Amino acid sequence: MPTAVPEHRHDHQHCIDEAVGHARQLCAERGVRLTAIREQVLTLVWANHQPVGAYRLLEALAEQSERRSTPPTIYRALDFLLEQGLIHRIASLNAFVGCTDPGHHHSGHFLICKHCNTAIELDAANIDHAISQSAQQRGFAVDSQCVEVVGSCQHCRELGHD
Amino acid sequence: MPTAVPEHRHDHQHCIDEAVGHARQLCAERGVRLTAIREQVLTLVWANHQPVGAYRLLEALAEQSERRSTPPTIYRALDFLLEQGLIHRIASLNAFVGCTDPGHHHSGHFLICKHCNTAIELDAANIDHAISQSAQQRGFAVDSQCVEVVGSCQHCRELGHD
DNA sequence: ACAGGAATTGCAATATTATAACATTAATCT
DNA sequence: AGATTAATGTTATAATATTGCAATTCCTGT
Repeated sequence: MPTAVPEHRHDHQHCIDEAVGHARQLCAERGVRLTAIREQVLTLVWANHQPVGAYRLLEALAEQSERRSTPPTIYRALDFLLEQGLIHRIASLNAFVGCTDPGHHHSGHFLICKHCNTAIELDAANIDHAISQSAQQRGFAVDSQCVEVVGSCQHCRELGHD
Repeated sequence: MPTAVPEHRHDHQHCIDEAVGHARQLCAERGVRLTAIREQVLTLVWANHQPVGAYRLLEALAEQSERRSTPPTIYRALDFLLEQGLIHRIASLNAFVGCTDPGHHHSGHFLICKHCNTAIELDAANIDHAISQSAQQRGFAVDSQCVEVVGSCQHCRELGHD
């Protein structure tokens, strides 16, 4: 499993390679197709640890491909990647970010820094548990959850952005 | 404090009246103006316990006022109500819902039924606590959080929608 | 009462995000 | 190879949200 909390300086190419490698493997296992476009979009989403919007991805794709795609192309690729659990959607930002732990199903829980926009994915069983507990008390059966926490990350706080 | 979990059959007019009364009082205390439009929008948001989109509010307002407003009118009213903590925004639905406990600051935590669309606001200290804990472990200072849980509410489950 | 200034609302245009519908191409399977 | 399904291209449009400026309303101090 990749590091959930990226060091602020790290070999990011490694993150990308690992994510793409993992995706290929999972898609192969599942008998679904990680097509060129889908892999390109996944790579672009993984360009950094900041959630990125569909139209920014569209531009980035255009720069690479010298062939202008249209929104459905991106959204379909994103839908596929979401279905396969390879990326997460950050609802409060209308943006997408790579999943650091695809392969086992989980709702995304994120800490999002308001300064550097980095999204840190949590694997927080205690949050899950707290939510299940509250839900259960009310007879509510949980399907999916979205937890998005905005604030200041450690690195930015150390730099005095707070 | 109003009931956080509305009974499926309840005197909803009471919810509305209470919300509006509470809003008036809070705005008076704070020296801010709950204008006619703002109060109207608040009332419309409180029309039921289901999150409602800005453009639906716009239509509803038009029906009442025989005078067609434009999007900025609604969005400004919503912004005001959000700032005053009188409503919450449900990011995953691009929709708004009345706050059942304005007056003390809190992030909204919601259970949203996929069948009847009812949003149940939680006052879940345990969720808050779990989030703070995870954040703290990573040196992350929390500003605001958004917790949106989708699933089936008790009432709908009892009706077999599950 | 009334002028000055601030807050609120009106209004037109436009930005941003996302989807629908249908044609075309590519991959897969007998 | 031909049939079938999956994926992509293309055009248009829907849904959500904001900008910028003008007009109006409200409040404040005199």
